[in-house]
Amino acid sequence: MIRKPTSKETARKPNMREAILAAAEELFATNGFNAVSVRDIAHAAGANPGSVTYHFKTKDGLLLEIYRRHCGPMNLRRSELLAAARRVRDLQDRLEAIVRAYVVPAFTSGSDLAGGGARFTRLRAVMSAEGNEVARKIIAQTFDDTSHAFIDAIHESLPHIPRTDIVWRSHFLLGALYYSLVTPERVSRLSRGEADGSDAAGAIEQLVQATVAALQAPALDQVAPARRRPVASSKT
Amino acid sequence: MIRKPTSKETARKPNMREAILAAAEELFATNGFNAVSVRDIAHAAGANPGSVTYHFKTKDGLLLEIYRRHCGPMNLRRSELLAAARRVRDLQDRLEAIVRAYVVPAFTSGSDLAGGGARFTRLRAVMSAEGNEVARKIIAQTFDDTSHAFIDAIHESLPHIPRTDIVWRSHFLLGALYYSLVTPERVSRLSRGEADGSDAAGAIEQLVQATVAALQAPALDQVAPARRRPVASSKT
DNA sequence: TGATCTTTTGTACGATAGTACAAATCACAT
DNA sequence: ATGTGATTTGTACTATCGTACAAAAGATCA
Repeated sequence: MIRKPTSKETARKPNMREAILAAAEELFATNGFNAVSVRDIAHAAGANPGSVTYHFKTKDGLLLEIYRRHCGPMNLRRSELLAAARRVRDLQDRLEAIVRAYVVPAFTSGSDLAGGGARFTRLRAVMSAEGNEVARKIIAQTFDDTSHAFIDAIHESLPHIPRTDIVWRSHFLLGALYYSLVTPERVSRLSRGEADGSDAAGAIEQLVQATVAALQAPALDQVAPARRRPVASSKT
Repeated sequence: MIRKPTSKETARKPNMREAILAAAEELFATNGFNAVSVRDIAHAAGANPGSVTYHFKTKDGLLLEIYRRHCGPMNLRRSELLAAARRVRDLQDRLEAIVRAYVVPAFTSGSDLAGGGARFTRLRAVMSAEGNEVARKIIAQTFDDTSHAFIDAIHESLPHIPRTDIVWRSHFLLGALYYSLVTPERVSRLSRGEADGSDAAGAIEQLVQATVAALQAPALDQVAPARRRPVASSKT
């Protein structure tokens, strides 16, 4: 009883389009936007360079479509998990649940294949580092709402911490998350094989625990405002 | 009594060479390696494209020279600060001093101009995200020793925390540090102007406090090993 | 001043980039 | 089977890339 798609529908044979998207995602996430040519993508997808133009018009259009494909599902999942986390009674547990609601979809937002979420998050990290214009616009539009929702939720769990501090610490969380996906092998190397940087579950746990502790740190201006040294010169 | 440089010395007129290095550093750090052309760099430095080839042979050579210029001074400064930090008696203060010894030179390693340290660290962040080969080699060679030294020092201050956890948390520190330099405007935006992401001193304090708290978090396997969930499917 | 070395300029070359477009091919409704 | 619209292919165009290299310009010292 599977409905046959009619010819009026855009994708009669979605395989190639999907293959191009997947290949582009992987290559962009690994090498950056400018280092990857349309020909590279086509070759990796087993397609003709012209097909990329046909499906996505331009290279920017291809990147745009990758974002469109992932942003919705990922933020939806984050919203669901955040709503559930807000209902946790115990404050400590709630904070952890909130952080987890932020982190887990970044690793596993399963809009498609296994590892798709991590791949897309890594892509976002790389685009962010490269200052990609297309990505910058989408991110500010799509993710700031989510970020504010999480910051608000965290603030509710930690009312004694100034919002500014929470913004900074959430920012650090995102940076740590990005970096874990960009260079997981560094963790394996520095731990001399004791830890596997590519293990998503392990990374998530480490990240959640570290972030919860960071968020719970005393407010900055209550710690030692006098300690702030002027940025030191190179002399000791 | 200033010694006149003889013609045997390589740099009779270092201005242009320095200008090219500075321009390349700025452009690479902002836009990534592949997005910036040699002509862009030459134009920004007010030089001729041929001059870049003359001084640095290749584009990779230019990047290499940027690293050579900064790595030494920065790691030297880190070593000095780390040695001083190790002498701090109070364990809590020592831990903070160690983290500060890692973070401060990344923002201010003053091998040259103001902000040079932050610019170079941002460059490293971007090269790391792009998976740049030249950078990868240098980083593994030059920075792993430093990283291990810091991990060891932290471990001495926190002997009850497994080394694996410390590696992860130090990794998060570097990721947060990188990200703070890559997109400082995000902090300003999310805090609605209450915080200035470009303020190095503020970023350092926030980063140090958050990291110290994260490092002091209970060891992972002592927390709730049973809590580890399998990476969830997309279904709620 | 003129010889010599360093640095800068200008130009050019081959490779590859993104994209356009016509022709060929495919899938399906009739 | 055949026509029709969707897709894929092949090719070509222009722009720009990194780099090479000869000539011009600048600096230094006998």
